[in-house]
Amino acid sequence: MFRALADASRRQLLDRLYSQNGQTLGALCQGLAMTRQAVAKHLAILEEANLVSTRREGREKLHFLNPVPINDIAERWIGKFERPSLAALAHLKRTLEGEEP
Amino acid sequence: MFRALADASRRQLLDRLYSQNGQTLGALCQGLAMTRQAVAKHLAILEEANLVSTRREGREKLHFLNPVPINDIAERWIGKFERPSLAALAHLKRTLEGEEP
DNA sequence: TTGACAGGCAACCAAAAGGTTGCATATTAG
DNA sequence: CTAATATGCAACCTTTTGGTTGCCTGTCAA
Repeated sequence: MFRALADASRRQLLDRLYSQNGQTLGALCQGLAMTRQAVAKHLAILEEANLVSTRREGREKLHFLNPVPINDIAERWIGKFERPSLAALAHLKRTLEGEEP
Repeated sequence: MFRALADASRRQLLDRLYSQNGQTLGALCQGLAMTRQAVAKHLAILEEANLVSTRREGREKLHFLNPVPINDIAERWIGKFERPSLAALAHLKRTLEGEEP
């Protein structure tokens, strides 16, 4: 999932889906400097990471953003590192400046 | 920064620094199935992503976890996608099941 | 039914990522 | 001073990744 978020093109696709959910592959390709196939690959990766869900509608495939995994990340990572953030920051500052000079 | 978090070895290093901050390169290598140089590369990437700060102490280099960028991610991404999460989930469910069957 | 339109599949390619080996450099303990 | 320790630097290798081209399949409209 971090891997899926690691690429700028994929984050851009998520942004697009955020601004308008349920777009087709073709629609998501508009204005991108990439072939349709490249976009399809990215969407496949996002789908595999469970960040995007799809639904077939006739000959089109609609793509929907799935915010749940990002929420999970929030729980597991942000909570972990964010909580001691302020205290850690102060400590880090002192440490970098040299605690025992 | 997403790229830095994308690799499991690097997340493991962050975990190690979380459990004990200010470790040396050598200490961080202990028990890892990787050469020292590989670990050093990972740490360099983490440092470049501003996730880890370092301080030279004689011939050792101490590594400190920096929670600030993760906090930023929380602000920019989680906030964005988490907020509509519950509503979106309900909507997504309906959508996937077919809104107009 | 015959195109045009939306998407899927597969082979191929260049570049980046993860990792290794080998050697150099700086510090500190004896 | 010398040897062991802790890290840095660089070349090299292999796999993964992001992307392309080319062709095939399914679906809708005229």
